[in-house]
Amino acid sequence: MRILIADDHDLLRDTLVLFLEGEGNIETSAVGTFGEACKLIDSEEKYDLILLDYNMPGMNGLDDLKSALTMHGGQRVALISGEATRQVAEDALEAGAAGFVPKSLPAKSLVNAVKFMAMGEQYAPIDFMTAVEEETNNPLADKLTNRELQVLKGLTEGKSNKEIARDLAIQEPTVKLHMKTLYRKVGASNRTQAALIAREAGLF
Amino acid sequence: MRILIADDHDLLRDTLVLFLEGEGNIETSAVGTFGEACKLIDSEEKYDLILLDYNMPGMNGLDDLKSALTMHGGQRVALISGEATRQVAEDALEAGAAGFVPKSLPAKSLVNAVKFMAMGEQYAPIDFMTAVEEETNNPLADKLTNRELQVLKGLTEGKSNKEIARDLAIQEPTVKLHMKTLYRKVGASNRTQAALIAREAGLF
DNA sequence: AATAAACCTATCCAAAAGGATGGATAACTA
DNA sequence: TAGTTATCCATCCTTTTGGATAGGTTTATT
Repeated sequence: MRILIADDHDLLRDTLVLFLEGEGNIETSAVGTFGEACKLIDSEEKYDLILLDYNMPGMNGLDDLKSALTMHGGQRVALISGEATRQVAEDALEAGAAGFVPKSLPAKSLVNAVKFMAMGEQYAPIDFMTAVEEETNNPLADKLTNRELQVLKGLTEGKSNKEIARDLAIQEPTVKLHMKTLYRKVGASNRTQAALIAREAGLF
Repeated sequence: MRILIADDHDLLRDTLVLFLEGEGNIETSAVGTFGEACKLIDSEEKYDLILLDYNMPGMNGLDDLKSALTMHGGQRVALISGEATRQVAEDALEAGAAGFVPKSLPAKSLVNAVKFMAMGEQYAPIDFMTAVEEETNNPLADKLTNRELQVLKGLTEGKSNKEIARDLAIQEPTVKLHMKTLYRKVGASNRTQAALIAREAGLF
């Protein structure tokens, strides 16, 4: 089983090589830049797995991943990264990557994952992938006052101004005033748009 | 490495046992009901992995999975299933399962996944987990006529009746008529509710 | 040929929404 | 203290919605 590791982080590279070689039956090559990786891919026979660091000299995001995937007759390529977001991971898998491995994994798991991928399977850490997108403290919510948020909430529940006024124990004209100002703030020109924008932004 | 397989499907059980034993260094036990599995778990020492069929005699959904997880000092348990939905898979992983394996996997991948999990890792098939919830051919969409759908689409874009009429090259009163009937059909009492319901249903 | 349905249009009305102004209070800040 | 901001209320007006009622055409089905 032949594995190519491309990562500029010496420590990670060395420990991976050490662990994998120790398993027996695994042959590893390691380089520190994307360019070197390309050279090896082109000159050597097909690897069982190529591990690319997402943040390394000469590595240019997902484009280079995609080019590596088609290199020299098609390769199995996985991303490894310390900081990449879930979106990057999803895009990589979507693009046909063999997997995505965060560097935060315990060494043992990392090695297991690499072996798993080298056997032809696709890997991604469950918890990483199913993690709910962090509550981005919507920029929208910040622009609105408390009262406007309450009014907007009523709106996203399909209520009329009259109902909202009753629920908040204020007069209807006041609700209309809040509506007008919050339309401006969120960039809507009517209540339906405002409701959709609020939902879109993940509010309520 | 000791693995317990609980599945009422003889074919699957036998092939899994055959493949895994063939790997060497793996000891497998196989039973056909949840009850038998429990007996073995209680009487034998801890398994490296227990594979439970989600649909088997005596197996009662996720509850039994959870009880198996705590049995005899805590066990590593994975679900295997032919029909389970993604929701079930997510719930299982959430509950602490070692993984989820659909029976649709190729035999080789299935064996790889089982070994991977037995090594202490968590597994779930990427494509299964990230698959967009199937376009449920919304019951909503079926109830509406073409024109009503077009009107509803305009609505979910925040347009006014006048704009929708212009876009569809019909008169405004006609749009209002469609609105009224589609409100009834989707169970809305005003346009904002209708728009939110449509979005909620995944239309457009 | 008769029926049903999906479509379209028109008119009328009441309610709701959208917007503009003017004014008021409390709380916080420069 | 003066200014700002968030909150509230009222009045007036126009436009938009929601709804009812009464037609019409076309197309597919029975």
